[in-house]
Amino acid sequence: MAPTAATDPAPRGDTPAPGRATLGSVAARAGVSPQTVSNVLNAPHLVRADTAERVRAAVRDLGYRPHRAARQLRTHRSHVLGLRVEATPGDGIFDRFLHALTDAAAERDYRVMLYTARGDDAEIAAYAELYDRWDLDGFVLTSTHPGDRRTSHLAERGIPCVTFGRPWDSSGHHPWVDVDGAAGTREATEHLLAAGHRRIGFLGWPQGPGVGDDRHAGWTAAMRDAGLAADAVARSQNDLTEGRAAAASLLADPAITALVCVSDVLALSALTEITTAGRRAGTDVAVVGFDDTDVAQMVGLSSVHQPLDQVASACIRLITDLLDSPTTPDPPRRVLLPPRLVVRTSSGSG
Amino acid sequence: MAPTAATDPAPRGDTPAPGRATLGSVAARAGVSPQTVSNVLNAPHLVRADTAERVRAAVRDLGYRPHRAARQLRTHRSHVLGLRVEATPGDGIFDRFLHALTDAAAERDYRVMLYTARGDDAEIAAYAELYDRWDLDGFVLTSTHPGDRRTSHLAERGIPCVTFGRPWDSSGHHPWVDVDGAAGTREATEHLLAAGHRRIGFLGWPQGPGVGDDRHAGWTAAMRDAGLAADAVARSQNDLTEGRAAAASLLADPAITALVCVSDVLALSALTEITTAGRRAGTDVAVVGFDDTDVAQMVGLSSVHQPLDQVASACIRLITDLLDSPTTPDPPRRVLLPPRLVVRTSSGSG
DNA sequence: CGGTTGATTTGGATCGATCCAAGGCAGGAA
DNA sequence: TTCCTGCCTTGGATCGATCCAAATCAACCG
Repeated sequence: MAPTAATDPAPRGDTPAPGRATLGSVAARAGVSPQTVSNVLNAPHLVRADTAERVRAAVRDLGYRPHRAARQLRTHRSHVLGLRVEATPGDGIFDRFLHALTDAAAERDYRVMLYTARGDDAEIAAYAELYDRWDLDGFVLTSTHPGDRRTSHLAERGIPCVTFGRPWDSSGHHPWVDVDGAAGTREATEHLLAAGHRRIGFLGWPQGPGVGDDRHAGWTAAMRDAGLAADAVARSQNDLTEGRAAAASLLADPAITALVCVSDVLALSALTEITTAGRRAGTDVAVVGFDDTDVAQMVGLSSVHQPLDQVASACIRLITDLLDSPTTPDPPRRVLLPPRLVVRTSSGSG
Repeated sequence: MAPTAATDPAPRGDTPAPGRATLGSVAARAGVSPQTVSNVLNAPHLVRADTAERVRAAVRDLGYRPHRAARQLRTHRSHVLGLRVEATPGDGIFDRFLHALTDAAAERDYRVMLYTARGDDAEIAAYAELYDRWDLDGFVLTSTHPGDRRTSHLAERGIPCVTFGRPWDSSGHHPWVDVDGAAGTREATEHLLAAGHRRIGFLGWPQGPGVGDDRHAGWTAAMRDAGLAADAVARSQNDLTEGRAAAASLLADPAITALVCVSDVLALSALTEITTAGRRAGTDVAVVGFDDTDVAQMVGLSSVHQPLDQVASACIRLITDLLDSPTTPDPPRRVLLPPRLVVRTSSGSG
């Protein structure tokens, strides 16, 4: 019969929410104080074994789940991380990263909350709101770039963050995780060299410090190491039309039998250009892209795959270490992960 | 050293967080009670104009931002919505939806929190945790499908939700938003008919109730309305290799000069098959896809574009109406949005 | 000019958890 | 026996906001 009701058998829905168990209700059931229940969950070494067991049974029976908002109010820790979703199409790998990040966060009992912003300045303006009002514990930033003022702004305010992408200028006193783009293009180039190609072009983005130059450097290094000239370069925005023109300028040199591309989009434009010119991609001209997007998988484009699962779990590890450690005067941690080449038909495996 | 020393002038991080303004501090500054400050923000009509102005000035001066966790504790409303991120590649439109949803939510002062789950059962198991512990206000579900037990489970527990995707079985006593797939393929088909095509094939997914059949129906209807036979159908999973085979079986009939495809992936496989067969896509055979993914834009594929901004804001509108209305005994609301065809070179505009 | 009304304002309790300090209760030393 | 010292356990205050009810205040009426 009525487990708690004094006179009325019907659930009254008064002060105690009908279904939800609280510390108090668990305590009552186990015959201890709320504080003891809290200790069982957060500091078990303080509680005698048999008491703890009794409490745990009550927790199970009532299906008790600690209420985050209440804890947050007292501890000033929300266990929520902020992540910006961008409007621009981007690499086409964002959702993979998002999934991996959400998963990795959940493993450590953190959650990911989204926000949007038009540009870095708007994002910086949004930090205060998100941090103060929603009480986020920290931020995971993506797409770092030269001149990025976001991290220094967060550092000034003492807001924890980790970036996917290294700091491209000298600054950056924060933990970061990145994929070694140079190693990726180096591997791609070496793969083509091993297949017998001697004159290999590079289809890159407009020159400038950051991801583009990094990937370019890997190709250059591999060519130099092989004693070959690293001079066949064309550059384009990440756009199919402009990319085709750039690819065409490279393919004008009939000696070029392979292309390393800074992105899958440009690789795709190269493939299109090759086909249109009546040559066969993968046979006449080998092509390797970067990012291993869905498109690459679909069209059989060899591409450099970024280990996003590892990136995500490293991001979570770094920032949660930062948050959960008592006080960390350690230097910020860095993680640089090697990508891995996925060979498909566009570079001659078929 | 003693980090918490009382004599040290450095920020002590004691009980009152150094920078954060609270209702109390604003009240003190404005010379009123905390309750009055709260009223100014939540029930301005209760406060005299000059008092309200004085309070607002104090709010501005101190940069006060109400703390959500505290409000949440009292009101049992978190202003956070849950959204699942899927592991599988999906349509390639998820991040666009995600961005639009985050934006639309922010406009109404809601936020989106992510979670993952392996399959519907795992998702259902996750609801309790998310709802009780993290106190989410409700869920936005995507990819509804026949036999979807998620919504009925949520309904049983009285947890608010809205779905992007109509309920495909009889059930579904919840608000939903969807894109009219049949209207999309109908428009695509009519566009091809207007261009003079008479024998138009349909490249679809394996038969079965849901999105696939819906899109198939639009093509059928348009063909019938034009007095033409709707019998040139091939089916395939959403996979490039299998798609090419299916496309080939259609193209074996030389009378077929155009294809309506259930997805961009299949449209892309059709394009590949056409090119490989030595015919020219867009000239010899017109192709229209569905979803207007990044890939479609890149390769110049005509495609049916889903109005994701509208979908997202409708989702947010429906669920926030549900949440913010005192009590809604109204029947659940439905929104069916028309997609729009984007014509590119693959269907002869070039 | 006291009493009533309605508009403003305030006080105290409360949401559900954790902080800190104080209270029981053993067993061992004096 | 009495006191002390560790273990466990409990009380009470607190985080920052909102709920409800009560208190204040002005104006207005007979």
